[in-house]
Amino acid sequence: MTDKQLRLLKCVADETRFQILLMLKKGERCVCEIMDELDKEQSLISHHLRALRKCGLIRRRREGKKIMYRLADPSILGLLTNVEKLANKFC
Amino acid sequence: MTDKQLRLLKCVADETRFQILLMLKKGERCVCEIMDELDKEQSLISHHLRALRKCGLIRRRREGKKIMYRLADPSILGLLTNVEKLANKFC
DNA sequence: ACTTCATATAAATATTTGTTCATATAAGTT
DNA sequence: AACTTATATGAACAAATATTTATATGAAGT
Repeated sequence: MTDKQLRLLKCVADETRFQILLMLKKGERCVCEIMDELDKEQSLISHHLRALRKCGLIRRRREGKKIMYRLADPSILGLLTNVEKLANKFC
Repeated sequence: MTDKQLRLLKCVADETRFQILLMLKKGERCVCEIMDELDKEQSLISHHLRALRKCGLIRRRREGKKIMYRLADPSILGLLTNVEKLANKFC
């Protein structure tokens, strides 16, 4: 197992970040939409977005004042699905 | 995402525990074999094994003085594989 | 029964990670 | 240009997690 893989796993293994990924699964969102839906502080969301971006899971683009985030690749959904399946099986 | 799923993810998202899972993928192992191969303290390995067991990923049985650990279910490998694939793709 | 080997556990400590708080930046508005 | 809105960042703080240390347990051998 590489360092990269570990970082990816750790990045996904956080409730807030996992929720963000699930949201982005439905489509592009700006930071304020994410904080509103998850009801968390702006700064906190921002930190988590940075973490997700750092390990390549999401991308962003500016649109006027807002910054829109999206999943870097739909294949991320496979991981999320797999995790859900496994969890239901074991826990 | 449920609490259970999160706990599962967190459990796998640790280098030592991930390595243990990869070892057990090859077959049943006793604690001393695991500590020898990973070159970590007995007590540390023991703690990690407990964590893995707690979230249902591994099982154990006694065999004389030794205690043998194994994966609870081969479908765990699917998760490990998926993680590896994703990591190589993104990071 | 005593000793040794294999493993577990609890408490103490160290390290990592998440959260908040205060401040900065950058685009759009007035 | 000053102000507001949207987001980012760094430092301080809090919480969670991993590691170590010391000790306990339980089976097997003498």
